[in-house]
Amino acid sequence: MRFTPEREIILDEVLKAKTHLEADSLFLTLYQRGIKVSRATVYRTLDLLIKCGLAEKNSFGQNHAHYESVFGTIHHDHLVCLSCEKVIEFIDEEIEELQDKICEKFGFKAVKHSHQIFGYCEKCQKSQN
Amino acid sequence: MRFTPEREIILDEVLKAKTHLEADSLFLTLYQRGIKVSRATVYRTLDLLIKCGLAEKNSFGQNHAHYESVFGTIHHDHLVCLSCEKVIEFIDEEIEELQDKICEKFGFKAVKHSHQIFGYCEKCQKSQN
DNA sequence: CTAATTGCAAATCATTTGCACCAAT
DNA sequence: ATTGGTGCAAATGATTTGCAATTAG
Repeated sequence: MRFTPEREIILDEVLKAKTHLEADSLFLTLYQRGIKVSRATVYRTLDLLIKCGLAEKNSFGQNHAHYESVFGTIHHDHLVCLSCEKVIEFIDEEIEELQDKICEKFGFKAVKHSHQIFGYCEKCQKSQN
Repeated sequence: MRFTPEREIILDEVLKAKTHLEADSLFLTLYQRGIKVSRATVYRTLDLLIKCGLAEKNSFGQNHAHYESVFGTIHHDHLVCLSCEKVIEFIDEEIEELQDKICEKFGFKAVKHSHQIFGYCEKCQKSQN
């Protein structure tokens, strides 16, 4: 496994991203900064980061995926605003435990989960009045 | 809103489907039965059913969507087997309540949610030994 | 009648892949 | 040197769309 400049750039971006990032937007950002990394490499490297356990992929029901660094974060789930697309993270230990119980009940061995609540954030609710 | 034969056929299929269905597979099934409905109409009609609140769309992180009739079912979430792709439904009132609490906490107005646990079903765990 | 609906084929959009060229070990 | 990595452009796969032909109300 080689540590190429392209991989370093993409890893950096993922690590420093405060919010979820999309593969294509990442490519575009780099492109606009004059950094030459191809779309293919962006996709390939993001996949790699996931395989290495450094990032996670979410789909949020949209047609494109979101990537997020796993580094320095605890597992969390998401509230997704249908109006401004803002993503709020939440953690709930009780829900995690209930999930374990459910899996037990079905003899299911959980690997990961994906839990999103879609709706309207405080700000968008107000501005809709 | 017209009630065309195409719409009747697709609605029927969705209502009688015991499991989740995929748009393309539905098209293929109909095609093999000699029923002439175009792919476009399948997609258009499924969208319509969702807009009418008769069906729901799930994405499960795969590259294609799953559709499911809402009729005669209670809200439920899913366990998705990564090996055989089987989908097990589950309902947990406690989790639903905890979700409401979380939304309250963030001033978030929930519209719907999507909650999946990915892993290995009992059968696949055994066959992997 | 006539506006809504369909089928077709072409268009999109996100993502993946084949392959010749290039670079890290 | 060798093998893995990159860029490009073409391929893919799911879904959407433009438009002319069709049909339900």
